[in-house]
Amino acid sequence: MKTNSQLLGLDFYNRSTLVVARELLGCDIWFRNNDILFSGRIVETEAYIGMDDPACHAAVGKTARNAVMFGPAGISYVYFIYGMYNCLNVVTEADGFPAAVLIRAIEPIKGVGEMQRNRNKTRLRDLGSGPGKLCQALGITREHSGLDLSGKKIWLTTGSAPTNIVETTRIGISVGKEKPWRFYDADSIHVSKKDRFAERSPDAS
DNA sequence: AACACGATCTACT
DNA sequence: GTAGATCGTGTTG
Repeated sequence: MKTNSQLLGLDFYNRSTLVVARELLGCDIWFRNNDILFSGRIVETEAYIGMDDPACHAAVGKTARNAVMFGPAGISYVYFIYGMYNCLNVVTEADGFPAAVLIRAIEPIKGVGEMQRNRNKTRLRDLGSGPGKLCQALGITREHSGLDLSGKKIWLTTGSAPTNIVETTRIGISVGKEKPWRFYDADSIHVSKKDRFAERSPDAS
């Protein structure tokens, strides 16, 4: 039983996005919605870094949609995609530098019954094994973008760091595919997509 | 005002 | 492995 988890604050998020993306693995995300308390262990992340990263939403410059990425770290950035899904990010780096970490997968911990209802799925591995899935499971939408991540609606805490972390390329994008900016817990069954080749050659890139 | 496409997921072959 | 769903967003006219 864990008794010493700590709230992640500005000092955690206000750093290199790659470091934050890696260190978020194993941390727990908490979300309170309509009196239901959800939590899950983060097992997969991706980094999106600055206007020079073609896959980053900030590559087109500052707009109404991506504005929170340009602000201070430790804020949620939720965007709507493919006409159906929401994806949750945490903003990183200094105020003025647009970057964020996409939370791509969680292992459900608390509020599992409600997640099953929201997803209309029963198997645990179908609840949080993808960025769209986990937002649907928890009920996260664009209305939850721009929130302080140390608030009482949504917050993150330290957890149990993975033993085996895989670093590989991001998925679901058409540009910036070469950057090894996806991280996941190799021992988790909740990762959206495993890269067996990267798991065999840890320092190949 | 109209268009093309996207940091996805599901169902089906 | 691939098509289809479905609509906000940025871009172009």
